[in-house]
Amino acid sequence: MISRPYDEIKLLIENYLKKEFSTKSDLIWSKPPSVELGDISFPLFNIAKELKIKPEELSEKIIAEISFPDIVEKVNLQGGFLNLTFNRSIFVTQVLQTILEQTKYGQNSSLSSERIIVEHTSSNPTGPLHIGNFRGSVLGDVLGRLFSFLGAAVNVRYYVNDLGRQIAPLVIGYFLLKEAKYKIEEKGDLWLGKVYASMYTFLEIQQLKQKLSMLGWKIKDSSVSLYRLDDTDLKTVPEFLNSLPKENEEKDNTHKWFMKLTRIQSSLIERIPEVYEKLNKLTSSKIENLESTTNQYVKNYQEGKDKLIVEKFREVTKIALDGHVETLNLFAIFHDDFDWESDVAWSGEVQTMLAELEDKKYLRHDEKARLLKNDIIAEELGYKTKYSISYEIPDTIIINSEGITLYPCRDIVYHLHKLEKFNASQCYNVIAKMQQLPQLSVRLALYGLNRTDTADRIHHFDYEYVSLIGRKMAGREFDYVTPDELFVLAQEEIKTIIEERNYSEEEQQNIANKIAASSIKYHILKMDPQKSVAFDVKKAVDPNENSGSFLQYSYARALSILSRSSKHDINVQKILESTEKENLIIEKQAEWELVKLMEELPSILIKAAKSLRPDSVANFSYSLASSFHKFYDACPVLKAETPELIKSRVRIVFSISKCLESLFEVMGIEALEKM
RNA sequence: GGUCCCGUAGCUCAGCUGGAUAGAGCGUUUGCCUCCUAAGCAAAUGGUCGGGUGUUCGAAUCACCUCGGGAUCGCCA
Repeated sequence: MISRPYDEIKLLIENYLKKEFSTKSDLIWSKPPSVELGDISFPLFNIAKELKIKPEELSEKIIAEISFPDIVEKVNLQGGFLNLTFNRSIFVTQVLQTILEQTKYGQNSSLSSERIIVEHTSSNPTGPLHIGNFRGSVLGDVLGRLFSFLGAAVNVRYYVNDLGRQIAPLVIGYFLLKEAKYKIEEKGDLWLGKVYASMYTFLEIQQLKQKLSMLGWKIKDSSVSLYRLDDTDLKTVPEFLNSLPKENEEKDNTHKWFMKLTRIQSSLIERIPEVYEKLNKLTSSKIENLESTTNQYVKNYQEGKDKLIVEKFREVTKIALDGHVETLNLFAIFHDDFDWESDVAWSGEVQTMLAELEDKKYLRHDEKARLLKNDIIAEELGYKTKYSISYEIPDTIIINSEGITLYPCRDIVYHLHKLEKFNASQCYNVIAKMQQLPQLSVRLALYGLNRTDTADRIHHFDYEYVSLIGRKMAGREFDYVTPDELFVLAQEEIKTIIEERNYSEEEQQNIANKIAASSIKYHILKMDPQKSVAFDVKKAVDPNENSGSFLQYSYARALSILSRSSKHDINVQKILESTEKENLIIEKQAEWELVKLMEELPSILIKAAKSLRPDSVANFSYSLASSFHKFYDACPVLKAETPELIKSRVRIVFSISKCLESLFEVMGIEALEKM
């Protein structure tokens, strides 16, 4: 493999410094502020300081003693910066040759010794994916693709959270409607979202009413249904709460709760009237006590012995999961394996695990509830020292006061064996930042169970949540933006542009689909995962603003040039295969900048993987595409002035198409030949 | 109150293992299709990098303090 100029030069100087002065400081390279100064720059301050000489002096030595290869045309010193100017012709010839020789430019084996699990999405099966958890899908997908591109064996997993308490009301509601032969005419997960929002509201209204009756409100006299706040309730409840003495601690909170539920109820009645009303009637007539039925369902499913209940939960979860997979596939996001939380629970290992932690005194009792002593474990077993944590880590509840195990229990057991499932060396859990503490306690529990090695290989790749401009995102109120919905909106926008071009109906549809997917994916990917973002639907979907289509457009333009070459009597194959030793020509600034950027691609990918920044791939891609568009405008290819220029530019165009193909593969974006 | 994250142009964001004059897109103003796809290009406009102190030859970048915003901190996941 031909080495890359930037690295090559850096290595040359580095080796010299090490050999001659055995320096310890890292040599770093940067780009000079303007091309007149050079193409690559080495600030020598740190190393000069280490050697206790002036940067100028060091630089003079370097210039005098290193014999630079031909690719370096000019060396000069500018106030402590050693600036090198490349011989453009040699540089370009070398870089483009490297690109042509590799099947996939930028692909390498830097991670080939790794086996990596990436877990992502793992969304609750209570509704469709929304852009919040979809952000995790995109980040996880690209992270996996990146690792894989760099030679790692990658296994992408989805943890199915089918044991949560919140699913029970959904299951109950789903079967009420099914038995009533209610017709479903939409995507399954979206439909479940409606059922879930309704049923959970009923459950909460019941709980509110129970609370009120504990405070002295006469529940039976006022309410038609236990699961509805009717006109009488809306009048009598505030009156009742007002009549309570001011000292009553519950007064304010209950009032707030009441207001919140009133709002949710009316919002649901407005948004999904049919499902809501139908379900309300069915629940009122068939379920005497939703709360206790819910608890019973949850308990039965956790035990896994009641076959009917198991079938019911699985049926509902499967519908949600299928919906999620369908959505993800639209965006070329795929999982290799699905792990069910219920399977973990039924394995019986939770009890063994708890017993061991108990035995080691890592559990704290508070009545029936049990907490994991995070801080004690972290302190005693060196976690704090290892990761330099100086504050106190709060304990986490893993069994509630009813004696029911909470999800961290399953999560701990799951992670005991997760790495084994793929014989993995590393595992990245792409999970929202708000799960920080639970994720930490999983690792701490593993420490407590004497599995520090496993724990240290598990990483929480956290990302911030997504909010909506001008809207809230609330699953409970069936108010969220789904990727499905964005996809359709984007398609429509794109079609208005394609209509002006001469494509068949079928082609139009195909192009619109692919651009819609890439635009949305790109829009989400390019944001720093650590930033909580305000998501703007209009921008995400607008092809004139969105840079996903900008990337694809640059690829289409490149291919368009190549495909039209024969009309100009230019044989691309011949140019590419030509083994003549003559060097290529660079005439304009635009082409020079483009080639230099292409050179950087491999190191950008390695850096992105190392620093876990999939978003940096997106941002680099943008720079590259932008640079190509500038080239496209400034440098005619097929109509270039001389045969030599044509030859050089054809090679550049072919190379950029290869660069983009690599980047598209890493980002999971489809390359379109025309658009 | 403790912890974590964020605060860069009117808006949405890059840049952060310290490097030279702070970078895009959108917006507003103007040009460019007889020439490889105008989903593009060129130009103008726009910034006390939240504020302060420190470390340094050099700070948007590092440390400390401070002010804003978000998340989380015992029974939902």
